[in-house]
Amino acid sequence: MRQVTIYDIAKEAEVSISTVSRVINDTAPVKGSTRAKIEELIQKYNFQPNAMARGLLKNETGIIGVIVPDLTNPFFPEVLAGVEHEAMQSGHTFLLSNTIGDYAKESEYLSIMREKRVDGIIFMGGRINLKHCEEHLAQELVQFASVIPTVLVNGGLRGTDLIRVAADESAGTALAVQHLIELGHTGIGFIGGEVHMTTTSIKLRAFRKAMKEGGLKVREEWMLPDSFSIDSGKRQMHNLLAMKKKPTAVFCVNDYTAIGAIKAATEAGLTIPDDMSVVGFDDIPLAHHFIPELTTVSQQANELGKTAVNVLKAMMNKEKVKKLTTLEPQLIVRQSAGSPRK
Amino acid sequence: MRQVTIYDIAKEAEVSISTVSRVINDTAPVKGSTRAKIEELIQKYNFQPNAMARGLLKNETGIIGVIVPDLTNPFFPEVLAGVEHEAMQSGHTFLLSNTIGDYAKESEYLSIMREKRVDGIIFMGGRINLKHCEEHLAQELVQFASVIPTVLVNGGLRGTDLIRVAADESAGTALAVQHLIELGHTGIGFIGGEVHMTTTSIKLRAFRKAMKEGGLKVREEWMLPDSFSIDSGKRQMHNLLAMKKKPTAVFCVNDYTAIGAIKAATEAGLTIPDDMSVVGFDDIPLAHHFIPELTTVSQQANELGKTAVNVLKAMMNKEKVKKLTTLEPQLIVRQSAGSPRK
DNA sequence: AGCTATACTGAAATGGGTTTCATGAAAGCC
DNA sequence: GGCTTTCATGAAACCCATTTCAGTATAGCT
Repeated sequence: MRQVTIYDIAKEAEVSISTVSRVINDTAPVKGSTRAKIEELIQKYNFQPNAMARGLLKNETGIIGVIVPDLTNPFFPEVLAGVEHEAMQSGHTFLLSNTIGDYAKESEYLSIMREKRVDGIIFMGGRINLKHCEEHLAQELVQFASVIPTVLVNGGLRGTDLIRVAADESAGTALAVQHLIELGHTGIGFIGGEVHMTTTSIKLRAFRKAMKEGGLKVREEWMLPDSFSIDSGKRQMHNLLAMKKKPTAVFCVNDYTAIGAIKAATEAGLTIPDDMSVVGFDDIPLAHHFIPELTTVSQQANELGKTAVNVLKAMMNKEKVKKLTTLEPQLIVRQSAGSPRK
Repeated sequence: MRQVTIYDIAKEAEVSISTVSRVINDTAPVKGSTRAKIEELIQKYNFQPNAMARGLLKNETGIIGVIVPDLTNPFFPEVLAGVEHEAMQSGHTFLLSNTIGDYAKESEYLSIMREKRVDGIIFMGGRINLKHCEEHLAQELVQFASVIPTVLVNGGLRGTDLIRVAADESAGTALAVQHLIELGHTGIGFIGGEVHMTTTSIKLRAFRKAMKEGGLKVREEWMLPDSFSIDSGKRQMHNLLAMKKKPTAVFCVNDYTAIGAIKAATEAGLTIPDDMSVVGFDDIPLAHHFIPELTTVSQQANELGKTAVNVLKAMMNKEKVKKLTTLEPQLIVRQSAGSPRK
């Protein structure tokens, strides 16, 4: 029942636990015959040192806490793959929390991770403007970060200066809008995104700026934030198509909403991209398999994850790190955006 | 730097650590004024008991290890969501490992989880027929399961009798094939799946059986296992379409391969489902947003995850559990399968 | 032969909690 | 008022490893 301990091994090998520990960690010379005997016993009982005992003493767990808002949105598994790959290199594993954007869960998980004494935290899905919640969470995170190395991925918390790793979503948005403008669109809508999330507010602002720079007017009734789900994309495209004056193109905050928007437009009998151009964001794996293939903006999800871990590791080693590490997004031109019909 | 401990609190409150512990866990009466003072200090320093220290003594971590083969396949995040929801109820968190079907990684993660003393393991993605690998892994898992409660989700390991929770993939496959037969198809192909994975062999067998029962002949050149990716679906549909005699419908091992197959068929100028019917498996969230909407088989991913955790919890409480818990899959009829053109 | 450097090993402290046992004080009971 | 509970608390053992300190034995050197 009880797992084998270093004491059991020591007893059977007729040595002290110190010697066993030395064999395990190879921290000091041990006589060949003794070592052989101990190694044999370790093998025999399939002994694994208890990470809690070790961690207690060394004050580290080898665990990185990762908080993501929504695992069913393929963007996050991509980031996670990067995180895992990089974490593995240094023997770290990770504790995952899916918060579904629920503030209470974020808070709870933060607390659990403190209890578990994770070596570091990667926090994705920054929110903004949430009044009490934001303030409370921000305060909590700052307090937290003062004890445990923490890096925010894509989206900071206003009023804090936590370490961040982020794709330049603003530049990415500009890329997308410019592309639509170059294709000849003059009426462009904006679909999706929760307004209290950093990612949305960044894109909203960048969208307005890019429109202005392109000499186009933003029509407020075409600005349709909602959430990040496929359904929200569908819903808002539906709303858009019910208007008297419609845009010929939309920028969607992510690929999921873009898929939803395309779906709704198709159901309404429109042809993509001839009747309606749609550009997404994230370049999820599915984007180039969807019909039509999605024109979108890649923010190098995988790289984002890797970078976050590397920054975190640097922090754990008490190295100086930049406040903000930025990754450049890329426009991926495929089929869902084209020139408007004359 | 160092986090606040129970000793720090005890010292400042001028009581013993025992008393502080009693306040934290509410395990014995403590004088009101003392309790108040201690609680205040806990608040003040934001004290969190060290889970390692506690775990060491109580011999539990509150962590469930979860091993999945591929997080970027949306089926698994769905299962994971169920796992998380149920784990949360009892205050468990989980350590995640993405193995990409890599045997060495599975083995390594297993070892790490032992070291971390997870309270239980959920293992997804059983393989079969892998010669050395399988044997070694199976042996390892069995050994592992004798120490730490372990449940396999969807797919057992031959020669072992580990506890399992699984959708009846065999019945699900039959449902799909029967549906195609009822629609009037007589030539049906099989696409995707790695042959050494349990899930593939189950579906392969069930497919043959259902075909036979429907009075149809299985054409070996239309049996095209490959992998679980979108690309593999695309590739095999491509191969299929290059043949002189083609089926009018295909059964795909999962929705990803189905999407790939549809993509390839569409690119070849075929109309789905008139020229080619495709049915998938899993009913990933995207399935009813894809164009055309996917006819598929739901295996209740979320429920699968929840059930796995509940079985695991029962095992952790040393309750008797069934060797195999089965979930019934459902056929979801949408647009990608229809009657063949005359 | 005598001395030092090195190999090898064990005892004990340590990390941060939980829990049992013991004890003194206060409260309840007749 | 004396006895039994209950309340309230502290001391110490325990969980399982790592690491320091100290000590013995062997090897190497002059």
